[in-house]
Amino acid sequence: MYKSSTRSFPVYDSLRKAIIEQALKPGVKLPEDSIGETFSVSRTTVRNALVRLDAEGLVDLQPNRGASVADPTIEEAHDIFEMRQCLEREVMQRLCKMDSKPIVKALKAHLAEEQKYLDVDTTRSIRLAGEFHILLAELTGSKILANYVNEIVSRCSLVLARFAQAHSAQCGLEEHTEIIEAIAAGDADRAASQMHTHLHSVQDRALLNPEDEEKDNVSNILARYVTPDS
Amino acid sequence: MYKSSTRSFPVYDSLRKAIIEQALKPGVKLPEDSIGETFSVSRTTVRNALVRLDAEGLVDLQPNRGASVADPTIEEAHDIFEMRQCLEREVMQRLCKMDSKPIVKALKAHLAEEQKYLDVDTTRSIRLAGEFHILLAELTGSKILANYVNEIVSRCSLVLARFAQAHSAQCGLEEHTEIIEAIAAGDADRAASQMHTHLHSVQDRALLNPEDEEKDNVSNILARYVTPDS
DNA sequence: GATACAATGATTGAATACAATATTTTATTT
DNA sequence: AAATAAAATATTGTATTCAATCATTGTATC
Repeated sequence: MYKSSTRSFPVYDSLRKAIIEQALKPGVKLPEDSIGETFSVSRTTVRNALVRLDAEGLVDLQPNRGASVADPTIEEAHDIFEMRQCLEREVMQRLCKMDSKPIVKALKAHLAEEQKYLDVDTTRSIRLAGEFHILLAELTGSKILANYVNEIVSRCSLVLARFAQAHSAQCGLEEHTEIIEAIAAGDADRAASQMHTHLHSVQDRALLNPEDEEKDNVSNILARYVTPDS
Repeated sequence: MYKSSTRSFPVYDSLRKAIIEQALKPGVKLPEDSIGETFSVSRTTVRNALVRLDAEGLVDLQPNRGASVADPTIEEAHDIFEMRQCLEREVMQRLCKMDSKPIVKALKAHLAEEQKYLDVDTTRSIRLAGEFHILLAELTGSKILANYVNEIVSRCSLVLARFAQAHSAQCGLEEHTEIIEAIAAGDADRAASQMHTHLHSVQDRALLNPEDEEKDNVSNILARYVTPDS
């Protein structure tokens, strides 16, 4: 996966996780100095991580202005979800052409994990839900496809962080179950349509409310505290 | 596209072009020092370019062992072509849902360019053939899809460099024409199947001959000069 | 003659240092 | 007080430096 230098990997990995888990929200500045201090590495090392994250679309790197967490527009958001539909449809079609037994076994094991932490550890639960989709892609045996799915799933997290109400858009566990069943039955059409519905429900909850909300910058936050003159 | 530092862009861009045009063949080492001298920049700058190319899959970066032009295995080669089929099918489907007029106009203009340099400037001709596919993706209006197609087309060039006989695998111009016609007719199924056939013909010419040839390293070359003891 | 070990040279890993560019603050003017 | 200009500060761009690792050659030992 990430083959580059030893020291920049932890930086890359932590930033990535923080962005996906929405601890670092879209638009937040990522100064090389402070990140370097946090990880006790030099800016050179931080920069490597940032260049890579920029290439993956999670970070936005602008000349002489440094890095910030990518802040997709509503158009890009739709684009990203559409791309995800395309890639995961491909995953479904490939999986249904394969021997379903080992695939279903692996998926059920993952589902058990998901169930275990549901309502117990929210952060972990959300992460596992995302990893279900990555597992699906990996089970196709295509590293390239798995990489693309991994990337697009991450970018979807970013989109949700930007546009969705808190907790409004999680994967439904029942839907994962249904997808597994369709694969077990070897029914490519049903699997693809289940997946489509599943992703669409996530997307809808996130993007249908057309309110392209303003960011929580200082003035917007303060605006809510202005006392109306009575 | 590439937003990062001014000085590393030319390095990135030149390396990329050299790899796509097969001037730099798969497996060739890319030492930071000598590349830096070539472009009169420091290793820091070169390294940035290499990290990015690694993220795009054109370069292979291994810890403490530096960079080399990516050298896909035959399995990865098939994977890459399969992925390309998936992405370009998506392009076809999207284009056929749109207003065909401006799309067909742009495509015909490009085709004229292709025709102009056919049998005149081979390098340019090959480049234009690749750019036809990238133009198709751009015309969908989705930057994300266009980026993915751009990337996968580049990686296909790499695959061809590795496995195809010289000049054996170029895009056929007539096939491009037929694709345009299908789009003009708004026939998504036909467009997708034309594209599938087109890509398959390129792939076949490249990958069907199962000889996974050895590389021209010193020992392989010398092996041919060993005088048999008589 | 083959293998293991040691020394050398070459190449990469990563921090520091300095230059260039943005951003913010302060000062000045209207 | 508002707008502009200038200075100061902070941040990024890139080269240089030193340390760490790898590859190769040479040497010794079995």
